[in-house]
Amino acid sequence: MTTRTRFAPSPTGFLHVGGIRTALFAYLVARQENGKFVLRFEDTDKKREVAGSAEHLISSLRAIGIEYNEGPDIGGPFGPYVQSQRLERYKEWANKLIEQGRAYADPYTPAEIQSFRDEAQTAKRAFRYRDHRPENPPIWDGSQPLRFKCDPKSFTYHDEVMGDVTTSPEVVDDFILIKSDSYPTYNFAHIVDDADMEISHVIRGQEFISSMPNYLALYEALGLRHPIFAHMPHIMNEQGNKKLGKRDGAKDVLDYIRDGYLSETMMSFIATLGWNDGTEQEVFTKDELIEKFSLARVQRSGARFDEKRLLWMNGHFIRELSLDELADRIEFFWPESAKKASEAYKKRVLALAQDRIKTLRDLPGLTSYFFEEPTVNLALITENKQLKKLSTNETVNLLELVKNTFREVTDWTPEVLQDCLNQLLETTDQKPGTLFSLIRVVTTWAPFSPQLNDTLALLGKNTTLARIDAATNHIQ
RNA sequence: GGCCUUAUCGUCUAACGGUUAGGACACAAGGUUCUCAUCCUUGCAAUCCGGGUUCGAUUCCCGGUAAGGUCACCA
Repeated sequence: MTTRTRFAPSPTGFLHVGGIRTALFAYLVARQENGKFVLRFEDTDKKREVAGSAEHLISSLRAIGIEYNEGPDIGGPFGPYVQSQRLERYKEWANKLIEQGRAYADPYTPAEIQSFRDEAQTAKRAFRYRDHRPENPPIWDGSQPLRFKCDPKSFTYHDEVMGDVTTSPEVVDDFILIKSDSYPTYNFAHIVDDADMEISHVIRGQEFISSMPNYLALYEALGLRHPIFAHMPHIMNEQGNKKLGKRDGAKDVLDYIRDGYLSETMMSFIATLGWNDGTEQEVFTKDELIEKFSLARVQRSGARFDEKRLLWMNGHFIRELSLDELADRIEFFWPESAKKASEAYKKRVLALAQDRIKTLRDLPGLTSYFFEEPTVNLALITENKQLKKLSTNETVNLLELVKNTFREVTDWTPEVLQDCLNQLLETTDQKPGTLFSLIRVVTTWAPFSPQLNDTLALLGKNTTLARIDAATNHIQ
């Protein structure tokens, strides 16, 4: 049997890291076994649907590097891949159940059901519809919900993550198959679709595990062999006290991309949240994940989303990139003032920044003085623990000396400049902490910068001399 | 409240029943002729509690406790 996994979100908003992880694991299983990964939209709740979210979901998957083989926008042999376009199919299966006496119309009003529910709650029991199963339900005309007539029994199944599970008969209930608006519920539709689409592995969040007895009962009534199951633990919020959710500020995965996180980072980080390969390897490429991932090694406990670790990992992947590759990825993150700079110059700047940025978005803050005149900030001198020891005269004299020495340099390269700087240390009899700091500050007016000789070399002789001049005037 | 699940450094996690309980992030200290970052070294830091089983338990069993999920005409 070919491996076919799916990701089946409802288009009700954006995708957060919890959702994308489920998608990723399903994708990895499919890729690993040369199977197919399919995307399906479960849009059976029209009230909750959010305009534009289908497209948003698709771009989120793409942004992380999860490609699907079949889906709403690209079609495939089992389409359509949108549940609202498959209504006939659910009706067919529903009728089959009615014929078998395994489905019936729900005659109660919502208020009546609510009172049953309240009753159960006050009695501190779990609510169960079948305790109120009507004896002579009306003929289903589509205006009432259609319920599954369950046969309460114990089930045993294997879950790739949870292991062998046995459930008790009490938790099987008469759940709704088709709502009164004629749309199917998730509980019904996903089973029909998975069968129709020949899905081999159902990989989803742990919140569905308590519904498993109902699903198993339905598979049985429908005469279907059930797929392989794998229920993923939840990703918890930063406090670790709740499953990550949109309401408590879970971030859109696309926001991480916008904030300058690489797709490699997101994929590796999300995969290792609740999974590891048993070795001490900390980061994984996509190919490594496809090769090494296994559902059996997925943790059963929830994991917290640690942004600090994410940030570290992003820095790691940024450093792994070749300069050309990084240049491509960072194209839209340059400061405004870099627009008129040449590609070659930008690449040299980038080479100096590569070790220093943690997200692509850090770039402007670290490099702006390579493209525009920095704003003089004398506090960088008066609050520097070496520089504040110098008198104004000493500072000015030092700068004059530096300027005169630099003026003589004909070959303005990092190597020559390093020699020149070393020479200046001797002629001025200053410590590097004083001399280099001073030059660095007056040429960049930034709290930190790359190595001095590299910085000056890139700034160029004219700019360097001009900035020293301007600084001298300011200080005097 | 019923049912299900989980529990190792602050965080992510490793450890056929036998290890000085390992790695990584974070944090701290030091090194790399200035700063920042990278890189390197070092340090700090954990088996939820109580009972069993066993020569021996982080590991198996039971009971607590705590946390999460679920009990929708949402998925």
